[in-house]
Amino acid sequence: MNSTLLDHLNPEQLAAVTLGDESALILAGAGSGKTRVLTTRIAWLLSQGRVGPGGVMAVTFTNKAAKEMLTRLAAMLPYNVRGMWIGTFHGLCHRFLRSHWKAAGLPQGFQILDVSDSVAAVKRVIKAMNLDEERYVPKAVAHFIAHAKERAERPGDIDPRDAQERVLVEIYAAYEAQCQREGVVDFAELMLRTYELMRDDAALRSHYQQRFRHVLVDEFQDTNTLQYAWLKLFAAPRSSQAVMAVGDDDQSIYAFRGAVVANMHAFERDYGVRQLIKLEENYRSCGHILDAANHLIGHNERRLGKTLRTAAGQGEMLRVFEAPSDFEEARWVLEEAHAQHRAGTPRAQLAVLYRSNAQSRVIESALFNAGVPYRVYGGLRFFERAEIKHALAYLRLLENPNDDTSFLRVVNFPARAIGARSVEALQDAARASGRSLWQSVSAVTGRAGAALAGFVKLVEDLRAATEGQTLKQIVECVVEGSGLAAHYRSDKDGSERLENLDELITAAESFVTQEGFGRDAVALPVDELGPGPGLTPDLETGEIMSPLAAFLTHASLEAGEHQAQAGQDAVQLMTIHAAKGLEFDVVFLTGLEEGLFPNDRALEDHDGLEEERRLMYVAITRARKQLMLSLAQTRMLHGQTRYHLRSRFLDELPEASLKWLSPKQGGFGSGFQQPYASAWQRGGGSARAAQQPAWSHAAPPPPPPPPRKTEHDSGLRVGQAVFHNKFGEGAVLAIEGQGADARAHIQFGRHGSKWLALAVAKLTPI
DNA sequence: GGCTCTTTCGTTTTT
DNA sequence: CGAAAGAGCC
Repeated sequence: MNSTLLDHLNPEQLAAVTLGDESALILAGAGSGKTRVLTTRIAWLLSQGRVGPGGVMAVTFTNKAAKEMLTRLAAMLPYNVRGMWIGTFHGLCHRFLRSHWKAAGLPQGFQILDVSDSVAAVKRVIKAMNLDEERYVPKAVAHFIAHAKERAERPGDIDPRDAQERVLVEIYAAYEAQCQREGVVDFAELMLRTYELMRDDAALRSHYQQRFRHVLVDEFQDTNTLQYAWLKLFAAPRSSQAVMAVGDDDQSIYAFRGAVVANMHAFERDYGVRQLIKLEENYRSCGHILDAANHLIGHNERRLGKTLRTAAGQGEMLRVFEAPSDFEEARWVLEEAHAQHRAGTPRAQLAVLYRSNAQSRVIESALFNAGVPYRVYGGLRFFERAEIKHALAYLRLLENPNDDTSFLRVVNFPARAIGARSVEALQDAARASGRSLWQSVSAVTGRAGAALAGFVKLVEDLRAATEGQTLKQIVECVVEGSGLAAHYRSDKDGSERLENLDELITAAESFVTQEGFGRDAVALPVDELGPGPGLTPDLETGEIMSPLAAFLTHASLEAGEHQAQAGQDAVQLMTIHAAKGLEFDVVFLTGLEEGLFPNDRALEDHDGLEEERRLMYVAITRARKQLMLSLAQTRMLHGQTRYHLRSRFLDELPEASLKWLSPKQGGFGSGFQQPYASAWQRGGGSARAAQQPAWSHAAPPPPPPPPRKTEHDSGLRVGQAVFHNKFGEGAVLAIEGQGADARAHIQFGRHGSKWLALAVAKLTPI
């Protein structure tokens, strides 16, 4: 087995896979076979008898990564891999808390709040505290709470800096109390509860530390403070446990969400890592693309250091196109995409990437008008759709009627004459008695009370009717019995929602068979070490979840596909963030403009520029064969035409790997001085560029934006590119005043925008 | 209770 | 500009 297992690994991969029982940090470059190393290592450890399947824990960030690991392992191993501790941080915490719910102080049937549930819960708290929602914006407060939890801070641990923060902490405390009362936990709470229980319960901690001999962490650069602290409890540093952390500091693009790249350095130190193994052999991209990636990321200072290399040839150079407008940028993408498709690249191997979702619009319309199939990632996911959340709320009430979030969501949906005042009366009663809404229904009298009692009866009837039924039958019964189906059937445009509800029933049906939840999905029996001191023998067999509870968990922890319009061969449109971990033959990287990318707002953060550069690095390394870079001199943004300079990142790429399809110019403004057609005719010698392709139904390009003349005669125009001795290249955003008072608003690259007095400032038109 | 008008706001978002 | 959320009206 070993001979085949270890075949075709390069020396570094082999070193990582066959490392002994010691902790290691693997610096895994993009496309370096990271997942293969992780899975092969697990298989190797097991096949060598170094550890049993119960002694391995492997943690990922995404369900997708966890699933892939399980799938690959299932093909390599004779074990039931589902019983192994392989999953996302949150998934494993959930599993842990289902086993130790009592010790964790949770009700057995606790439910998980997703982000929108959590914001809604915070909102209720703010209302109950009679606070101003303008001043304490629910979303921002929820964010504050989540961040505190990710630093392992409870309300009592926070020392408020000012009056505002003191109130935030009060809201946090009230929110905690409310969640506890309702038996719900948010995402951060899953992690924090697990962390606290492991921290405070020595017997439990020692049990798990004895159990897990090998712990593997994927995408380690994305771990936050709490996750790292959590890891240290499950795998004690400098102990007989071995942790393999795999990550790439250059691909850390979630610092804005709390990821701490410094955890990689901390890990080396804390775990006494003896050597850093670097996986630098890239199996994805051709030479020019890697040269560009290496060159660009070399501009970052805080790095562990790594240079990607390939055995493949240099391949195609990167093509750069500077379009006069976002509209024409889109048209160029369309034409190039079509050319690539005709040359044999499947559309699904063509990806159009952008920094922000708003940028997809122009590109979508170009593709749409030309009849090119495309698929946009992002937006609502399946389990986040309103109708699905409604159905899930009914299902959750069956499991846990004290879940006030679910109660409020559907108490009057479909409408059953329970208005805001009835709900308020109920909430008052619940607050007064410290009980859930469900428990307080009898406290409301009169017509409102009767209507509420009717709702309670409906849910109880549903529970009785679904008793002993299969998951599919339960979901079906709830969708019908709740009145949701009828509601959407009578709605003139409810057909799509009905389809989604049907889809939910289908998902429920296949869930039981595919996910295999039920008796055989229980964690492996207590490992060969036996139970820890003072622990019951069935410590880790956990509670057997009902299929419904398992399904609800699945819905909360895995929001489902972004968009399911699968099947058709379509061009892929997504943000760079969404593209992380993916690869395509041809990548279009659009909107390479100062302000957009690097994004102005991101630059305000600490390390903002370096994170933007890492994002650029991630984007570049998505491409296998060809990378297309583009920017627009003018762009419609927030209802206004904006003028941008080309991104500094373009200047950080090696000239030798770039092929400019439009003349490389001093600044974006100079495009206006060129005859319009020239950019097209210089399209890299491409015969196709100048003519309207027969297949394209796109409207002919509009004339270039007429430079707006201002009243004075400074010679400057809006949109003009200028040079300033101190600030460098800039673009004129606006001009005001006359004569000696004339001022110009100039957008400079790294210096931001400035108002300059024209009488004083030395500006040279470019 | 549900529709329409108005206001507001605009970076990325694994769980 | 365009989406989304809230206020106000029927």
